[in-house]
Amino acid sequence: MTGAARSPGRTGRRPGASDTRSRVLLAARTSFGERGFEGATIREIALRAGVDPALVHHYFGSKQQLFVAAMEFPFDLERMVARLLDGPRDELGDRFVRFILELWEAPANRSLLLGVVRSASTDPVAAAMLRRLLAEGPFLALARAIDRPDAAFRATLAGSQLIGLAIARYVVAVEPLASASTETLVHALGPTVQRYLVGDLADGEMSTGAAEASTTPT
Amino acid sequence: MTGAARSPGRTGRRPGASDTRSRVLLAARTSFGERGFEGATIREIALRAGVDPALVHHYFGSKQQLFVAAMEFPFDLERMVARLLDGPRDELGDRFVRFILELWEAPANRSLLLGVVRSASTDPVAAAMLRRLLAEGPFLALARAIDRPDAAFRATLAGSQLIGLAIARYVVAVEPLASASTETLVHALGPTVQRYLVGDLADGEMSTGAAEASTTPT
DNA sequence: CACGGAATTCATCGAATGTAGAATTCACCC
DNA sequence: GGGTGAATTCTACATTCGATGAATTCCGTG
Repeated sequence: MTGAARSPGRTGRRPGASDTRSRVLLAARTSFGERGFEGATIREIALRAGVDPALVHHYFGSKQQLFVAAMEFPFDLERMVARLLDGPRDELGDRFVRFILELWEAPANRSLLLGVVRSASTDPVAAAMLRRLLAEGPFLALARAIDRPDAAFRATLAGSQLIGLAIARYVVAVEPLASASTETLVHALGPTVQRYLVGDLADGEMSTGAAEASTTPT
Repeated sequence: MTGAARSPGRTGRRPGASDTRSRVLLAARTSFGERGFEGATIREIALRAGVDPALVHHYFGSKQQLFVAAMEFPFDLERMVARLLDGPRDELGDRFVRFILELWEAPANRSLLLGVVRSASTDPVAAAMLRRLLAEGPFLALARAIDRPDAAFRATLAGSQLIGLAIARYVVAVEPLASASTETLVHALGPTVQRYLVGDLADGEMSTGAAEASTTPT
């Protein structure tokens, strides 16, 4: 509905350089972010980009391929993990939460992240993306860098809290939480993530082997 | 695809009593749980129930109304909150996590909960359901029963962690976490929920007013 | 300037979906 | 035992969606 009513109606190639491909990608991110994979339609994306729907297919082949192309992560995750590890280890939880919140607050990333999270509930491809992100992405890298047992389990614990935060705050917009400040949330969630990553997972204090085997306990 | 190939094909009322309405509700829960609101189709639900699609409309009016009817909570939430509050207060986090996990593990509830969570990402009605559950439901009741400031904020914090757990474990099925035992998760998440509900939210120890005003801090 | 290839649109197809209306069969009440 | 209303199915309609193939216009290279 924001599309600039591109062409006068005639067919054929347009004169001058073409930024169409990136405009389609941007429009796709917006639509997928608002409605999820199934809810978004190629026609709406094309309208947003000011382009014929067939062009979308010409560039990307299918809706699924467009989704994959549009949801590709533009950030350098390894670099970011390194930066997170650089600093006092007992504030790592705070830094991680702040980092995730800053990712989401940036409008450029917002629709991309929303697109993946919204679609993951129903689309298998998106679900696999999210699964990989939580089980193999920066979460695992961080948990591995700290030398404590059960890195994989710890990574998914932290992931569960941060995904929950994203859903409650950005997808469903539950109210006291949705408009809380970044720092308030860092104070609230930081200790949780800290404990998941470096703390003792058995209740309170002990460091027993309730969760060992590096894979998972029964 | 499990439908019992109900009628021989003829039209008209069937002899004997009719459990059709409840069979449709069950089928609807299954479909909504598997595919979410948009992904589920009335035809598939009808097939599952061994019934003509038009009958679904006859009983429930529209797909949205069917969704609302199928996703109605069959448990007595107030009673459950009372039972959770009954017991040592410093184990409340553990009890709450165990309670939520037991809800999800029961196959009878599974598809209903999945239906709400899966659909909340894209359908506004389902999103409102989840929002109300997190902001006004048992989470708030629990946080209110404990006499600490910021009950509403605390409720949504606990909600974010438990929704995140549900998504990671049951929707996306992230692996070390998805097959962890209930008790392992209670040990891991209990202290978090405990702190969100009754602990000090400002980092570490202090009880400062970083989050006061009972509504939300900036 | 000729020409191959890329960019762009048009028209359209086939499938799926929610929904509505009419028709038929049965249960129940007077 | 007749009649009202509920239960059930059939048929069909209007939309919407993803996808395809052909046609048109332009760029870049020789």
